[in-house]
Amino acid sequence: MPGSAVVAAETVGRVSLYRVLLSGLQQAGIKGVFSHQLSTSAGVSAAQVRRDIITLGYSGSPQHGYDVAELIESIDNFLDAPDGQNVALVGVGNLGRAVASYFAGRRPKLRLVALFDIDPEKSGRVICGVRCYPQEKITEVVRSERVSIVILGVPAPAAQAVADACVAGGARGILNFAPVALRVPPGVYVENLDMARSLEKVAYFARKAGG
Amino acid sequence: MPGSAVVAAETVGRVSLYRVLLSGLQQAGIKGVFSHQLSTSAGVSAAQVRRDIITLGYSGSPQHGYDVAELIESIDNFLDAPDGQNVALVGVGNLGRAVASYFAGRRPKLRLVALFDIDPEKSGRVICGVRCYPQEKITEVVRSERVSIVILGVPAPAAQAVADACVAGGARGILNFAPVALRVPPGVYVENLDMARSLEKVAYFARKAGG
DNA sequence: TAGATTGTTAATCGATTAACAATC
DNA sequence: TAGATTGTTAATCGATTAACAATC
Repeated sequence: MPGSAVVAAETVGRVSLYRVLLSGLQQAGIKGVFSHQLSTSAGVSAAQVRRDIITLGYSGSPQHGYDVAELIESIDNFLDAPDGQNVALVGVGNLGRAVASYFAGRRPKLRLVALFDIDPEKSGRVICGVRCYPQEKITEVVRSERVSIVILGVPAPAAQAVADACVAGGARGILNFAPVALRVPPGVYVENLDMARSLEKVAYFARKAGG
Repeated sequence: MPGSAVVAAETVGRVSLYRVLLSGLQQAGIKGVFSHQLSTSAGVSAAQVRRDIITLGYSGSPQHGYDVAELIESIDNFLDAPDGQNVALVGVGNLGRAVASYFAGRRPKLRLVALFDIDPEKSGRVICGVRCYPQEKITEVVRSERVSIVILGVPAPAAQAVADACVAGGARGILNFAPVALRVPPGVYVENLDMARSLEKVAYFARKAGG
């Protein structure tokens, strides 16, 4: 049964990238693709592309490679929940809003259903078509709106308390922009996305390479 | 000689996080710290914290652990260029602006000196105190402004051409938000930061964990 | 068929962790 | 000193890659 085995987080990330690349090929009218073509665009080895595709439960043929449309469908089945998933964003700052607008409409299976902010001027309003609640209501609204995914755009000192409130409401996944390791119970997945950290890595190696 | 050995990208990222955590401790008036304390906040093992600190060239003592102020200074010496580094942002959309405002003032050693956008309404103007140029001028301005780091906030189809122009101007590091593997010459460092990919990883595991 | 590609295994590689002697 | 921590080594772990037989 596909989906029942444990899949590495890295694999899921690569599959997500393959879908983006395949959509581009499809829009260009390309019907078939070989592993080494995806390999080049994704920046991984061809063997890994083939292994990832096997994980999806899809098979290619030695003569024609992989059918683009069918492979996209396999990835959809793998990545997307049939009924979609509800997403909330906590911390409606510049970053939070950019993230929200970045996703708006791109992935219809992920629905942004609630915003939260500590600023009373923001909570109570409707921003980008989504209602913004005060942060005290996180647990209540996460539960009532059946939010399974939370995007955490709050400052580091507030992150743990907000995460706790989200988990208490039933959230199972957190995309954490704050530079702290969140403590969460087993079964809750946390993905850290620290932009300052990434930029400092680039700065470091730009300097070392520049000699 | 510290800094001459090859250091893994993961190590640099962790060190960046340690600095953030240590700054928080320092502001709270805490003078000393043990490896297991940083270990908890950073979400890595204590042995790894100790090994990373050795990489910095700093030493603690078995009795007092590490001196917070001295450790921060060691990290500054490790991560920061003495004269700072110049940064450019290509693609002044919602995301780009959020990233720019996110960094403004936080890291004085990283100076945002130029923006680029394909939209003629943006180029020519001054946005957030930084001049915005048309994209045709990338190579020229990157060279004249001595930009070593580029934040790439353009759509995927444009990313490779923009990266090429930046590298031609002398850029040595790229923070790439576009979901494509950039081809760059040896000595140029690329860090990929794909938010859609991260969110889909969260969505996948939130679903699997939720049962 | 011939040949390039897929599916699959074994080998490699590197990072992380566990364990422990050295230290103050 | 006693004891907890640091510095350092060996072991573990897992992901990635290389290689090759199977396939159409």
